[in-house]
Parts: sequence; C-alpha cells; structure tokens
Amino acid sequence: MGSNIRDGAAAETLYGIAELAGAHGVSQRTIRFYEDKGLISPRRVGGQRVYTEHDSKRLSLILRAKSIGTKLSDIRTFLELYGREGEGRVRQLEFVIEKTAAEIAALEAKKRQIDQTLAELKLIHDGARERLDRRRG
Amino acid sequence: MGSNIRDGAAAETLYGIAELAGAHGVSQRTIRFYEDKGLISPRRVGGQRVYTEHDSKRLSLILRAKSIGTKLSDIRTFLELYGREGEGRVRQLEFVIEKTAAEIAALEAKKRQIDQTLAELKLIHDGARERLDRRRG
DNA sequence: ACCCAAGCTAACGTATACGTCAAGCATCTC
DNA sequence: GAGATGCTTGACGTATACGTTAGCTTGGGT
Repeated sequence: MGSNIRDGAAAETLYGIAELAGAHGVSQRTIRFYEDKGLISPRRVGGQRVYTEHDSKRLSLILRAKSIGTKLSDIRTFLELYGREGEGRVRQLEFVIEKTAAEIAALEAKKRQIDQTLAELKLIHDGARERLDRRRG
Repeated sequence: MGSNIRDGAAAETLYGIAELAGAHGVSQRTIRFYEDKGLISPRRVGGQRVYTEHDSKRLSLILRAKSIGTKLSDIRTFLELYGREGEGRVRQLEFVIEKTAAEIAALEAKKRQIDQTLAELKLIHDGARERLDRRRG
C-alpha cells in the first residue's frame, strides 16, 4: 500500500520482464506462466510488470526447486512456507514442521537414488575408459 | 530364439504383466507404455507378455531413473549404454564415456541443488520447531 | 458348452509446462 | 509521423507420461 516514494533511502533496483528473463536464462513466457500459477506477483506500472530484487530471488528459488524435480504446484506450497515461516500460530507452525519434514525426507531419498545411479554410471564410465586406454596402448 | 525347453537347468522365473506391475507398484498401462517407448521388450506367448528377471531389473532401473527426474527418452539412451557397454568399438567406447561423464556431472549438480534446498528447509523446520517448543513451554 | 477374468490393441482424455502466433497499445527513433 | 521495438493479453499448439474407456480374444473353471 502507498507508493514507494520516500525521499532518500529506498532506491531499490527494479527489473523489466526482459531483464529478469535474461538474468535467469528463462523465457518471458515462463515468467508470465509462473505468475499465472501464483508463484510471483510483480507490481505493475501502467500495465507493465516491474520486478524487485525480492521477486528475482523468488524466481531463483522456483528455478532451483524445479531443477530438482518439484512440480510448480508444490513449489507454490513451499513458497508459502517460506513466507509464513515467521507467523507463529501453533497450527501454522505444526503445518510448516510437518511439510518441511516430509520434503526433507523426500529429498534425502532422492539423494540416495542419485548416489546409487552415480555409482553405476561411474562403473560403466571407468570400465569403458579402461578398455579404451588398453586399446590405444 | 527357440523355446525355453531345456531339460533341467534353465528354470527361470517368469512373470505376467499383472505380477510385474504389482511387484513394482506401477500400473499395467505404465509397463505397456514403456514398451511402446522401447524401454522393455518382453517375450510373447501367444500374444501375452512374459517378463523375465532381467526385464524386472530393467524396470527397476527405469523407475529409479524416473524418480530422479530423467525423461523416458533419456532413460532409453542410458539403457542402451548399459547394454553396449561391453561392445568395445572405439567409437562406442568414446560415446559411452562422453555420455556417462555428462550424466555424472548433471547428477552431481543436482545433488548440490538438493543439498542447498535441504539446508534451507532444515533452517525453516528447526526455526518453526523452536518457536513451537517455546510456545508450549 | 458357456461364462468370466485377464490380457490385448486402438484411441481418446488429462495434467504439467511451457512455445508460438495473433492482435493491440505505447514509446522511442529517425 | 511512420515504422520499429517492447510489452500486454488471449488462445491455440506441443511434448511428456500416463489414465481411461471400448471392444476383441482367449484360457480356465464348472
């Protein structure tokens, strides 16, 4: 609420959608899509989207979560966790604890799967390498 | 080729699609879909699919790869690597080495993302837990 | 002989995550 | 002042990974 116009201090860096997209290596369409899904809510200046540093970090979070295989709908839930974290009503705290614990367990399981796959891939890799070296003398 | 009928030794355990699906906790449709995509190729007995232990392990590999976010099309490539691994033509070996190296790097990157996310989630989790404990005395 | 459960193929439906026009303003440049 | 550029909102298209009928076939049991 209220405008940002406060004499000196608040010279926050702002971005247009093109800058934000470029900085994160995604398309503008992707960013608009995330907005549709309720993941980011930039301010508007005459219709045009204007992003803050906070929005940018949020996008980083989203992309990282995506890269480890989290669905956008789940990402939304977790962004809300990040936000609500400070609230402190008991039910909220319990909700946060439960959700984070579940996700932590899931991610650790995923890490184990990755480790197992890595071990196998390294076996294949090293085996192939050895045979190649021998073949070449 | 030829039938399995060899006097004594080869009493391999075989599965129908229902058993295989049950054992792995996936639908029959999923298994048939993977077959369409060239990921598994069961033998047929009068039209019906018959799976071997080898097929079952292959399916395990597929599901593990899927669980860490690999696309089916990529999984197919890697199943071929697992198969070709022993071939030994120089070009093949180079291909295997290159592909596995790339995937190893990708998985390790993913692990780092997971670790970072885990760290943040644990912060949130522990923070919420602390506040909850204090609230309850 | 008859029926049911189980399997098969073919085909359409659904959810996710965008890509790709299309058509309309607004502003900046020459 | 006439593009060219950049942003906007639809709206339809595409790839992935299956789910869900629908209709046919077949082996087993009574």
